Amino acid sequence: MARKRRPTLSDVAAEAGVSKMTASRALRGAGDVSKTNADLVRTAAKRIGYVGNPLAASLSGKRSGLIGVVIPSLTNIVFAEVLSGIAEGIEGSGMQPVFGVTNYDPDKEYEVIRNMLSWNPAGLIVTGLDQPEDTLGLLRNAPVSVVQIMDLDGTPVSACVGMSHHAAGAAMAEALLAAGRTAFGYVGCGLDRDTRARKRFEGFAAALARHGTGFEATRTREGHSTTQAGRELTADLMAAHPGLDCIYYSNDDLAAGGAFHCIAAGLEVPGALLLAGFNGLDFVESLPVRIATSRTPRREIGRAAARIIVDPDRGEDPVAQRIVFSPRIDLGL
Amino acid sequence: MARKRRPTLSDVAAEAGVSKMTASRALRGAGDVSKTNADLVRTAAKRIGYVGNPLAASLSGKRSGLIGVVIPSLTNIVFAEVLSGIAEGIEGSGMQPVFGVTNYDPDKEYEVIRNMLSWNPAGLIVTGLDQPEDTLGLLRNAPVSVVQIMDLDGTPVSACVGMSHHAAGAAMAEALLAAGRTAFGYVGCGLDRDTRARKRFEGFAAALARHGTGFEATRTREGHSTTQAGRELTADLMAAHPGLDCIYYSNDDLAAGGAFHCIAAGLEVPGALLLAGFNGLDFVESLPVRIATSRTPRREIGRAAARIIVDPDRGEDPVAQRIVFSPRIDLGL
DNA sequence: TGTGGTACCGATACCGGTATCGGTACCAGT
DNA sequence: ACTGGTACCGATACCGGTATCGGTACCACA
Repeated sequence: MARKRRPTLSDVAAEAGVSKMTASRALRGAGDVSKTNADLVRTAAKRIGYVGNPLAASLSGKRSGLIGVVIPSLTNIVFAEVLSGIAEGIEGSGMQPVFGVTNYDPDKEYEVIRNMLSWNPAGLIVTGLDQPEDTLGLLRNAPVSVVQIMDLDGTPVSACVGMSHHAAGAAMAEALLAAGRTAFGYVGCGLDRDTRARKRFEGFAAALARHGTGFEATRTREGHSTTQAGRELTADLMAAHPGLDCIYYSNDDLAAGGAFHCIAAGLEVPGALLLAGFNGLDFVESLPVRIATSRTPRREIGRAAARIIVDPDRGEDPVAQRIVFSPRIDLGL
Repeated sequence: MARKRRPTLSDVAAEAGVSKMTASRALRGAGDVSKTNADLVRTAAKRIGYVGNPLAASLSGKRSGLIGVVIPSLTNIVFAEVLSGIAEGIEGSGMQPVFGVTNYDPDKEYEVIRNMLSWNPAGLIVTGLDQPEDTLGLLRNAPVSVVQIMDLDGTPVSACVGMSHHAAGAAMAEALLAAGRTAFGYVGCGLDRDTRARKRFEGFAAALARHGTGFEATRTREGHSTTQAGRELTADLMAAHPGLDCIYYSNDDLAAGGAFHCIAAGLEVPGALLLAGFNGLDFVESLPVRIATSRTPRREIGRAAARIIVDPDRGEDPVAQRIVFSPRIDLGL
């Protein structure tokens, strides 16, 4: 059966007996429409089941209702939660999030951003501050609001919401030192790609150094973080350095893997060995042993970033906003 | 500084000394362009840094390069992985995935789908087969290819890629019975919303019934699945029914929580108590105790769904495709 | 009675592409 | 020389909205 063409603004206008322009204004709630006509248009639209065409509106209005989100990975629940927060943040604004995944690949990132820009979105939310120069150029020249998220250690292109990973690493080190730990190990994955994990590592190491100590041993691996990797690296690390009393992980997944190893190996956690992760993922709470972690407000970050783009009000002038979150440390003791 | 207007097709045409139309054809690789002009246009485009405007192309060409993806949740890693698979599947097709999250709310789902359709995307990927009638109407009348994913138990609107959850539940029950288990318990979350989990439960129960048995006890809770919930519900269940030798969970997260409880409570797993989840999430492998699970090809499902939309070739006629996956059971013994 | 506002409305010109269709050039066949 | 293809090209009309700007009514005020 022939599917009916979907009604356009002209149809609404005809139905309401006004001009296209008046219909457009009425539907958008723009000014210069009499109450009578506005009602007429609205009911007409409802009657014929009119749904606006954002494509046309975007093309005409110079700005689309699209929000581009660039994240390194979806498999990492952290970014999925950020996305979730973004979805919450734009709720009711009529905007659509579109995402691109870079797999921590700078070239892919450049492509993704370029591609997104071609849709001329209302805004772009990109992860991190450490893009290569050409990507930064793209972002700086983009005629859209750019929000960089998750990180604060660096110079943002414009707005920025996140936390200092360097500080987070340092804070965890301080807390662990204060808890009496003395022999530190480190386990990380994908440090070559994940600059934020690296910043945490550096912050942690710097704090240790300030206290006249350092990591006794580290185990790192390429590829992305899995509990399995955490388990294996921990086993390896502890076999070589049984004297460690604390391991810092690049994130909770690895730390959980560490916990699993310890349980299987009969190592007492956190008594003999304290494990510290990062992110404060939900499952940490229900682990059979307690581990330390830094809780990060992922959803809030997403929400805040989305709002910056959605809200036109705050600061018409190009004062770049900077929203700072601080992870909360939980030693789990 | 005044940002330069981004170059349009007309600019390219002017630069190449041909008409807009010829430039358009050349860039799209459509026919009717001499090799000479095609090269001219391509180099001109490169020279002035032309990037097409998909918005305009979509408006004009009647079909956008957008693919709408409707999923119930992002927090659940399973859907994040599906999304990931979709992103892989459309790789290189120049399409953009846009997503909408429904939080398992049918009304929200209706809204999200409606909203997505307004962008008239090339295709729509929606989760599940059990939409309410009005939503189905929306999908059936949509002038786009619709792919329903994750489920097979029901009547798809058109294409469909996924697995039978009823069968998956039944298969797991058979496997557990074959492994000699006799006293079954069940733990689930959000069954009111999650129809697929419910189908697994029903399939499992039906299989038990065929063998003249059934669940001795069940513990369910609203809200979404977390390891914490799994841990609590398991503790509760085992306290009341210490004689159980097998628990079926609505998914791996809950099952992991169950495992954590058992470890903490000193229950021998899987010897005394066998835990069975669903999904085959990565972390299952590294758990300190082995649990059973059904591995689902989430990424493949996403990829397959994306391909159905991306590829115009297969079946010009509206033969609805149906791609069947079967989860693979791993008892972890 | 004129004059200036204010409120509202709609014609028209885009936005940046693509579909369509009618040329023009050039060559082969007769 | 005439006809019919084939290959290629570009003018024009959209796609479905919004920005802009010039009306028209109508009222208040001088």
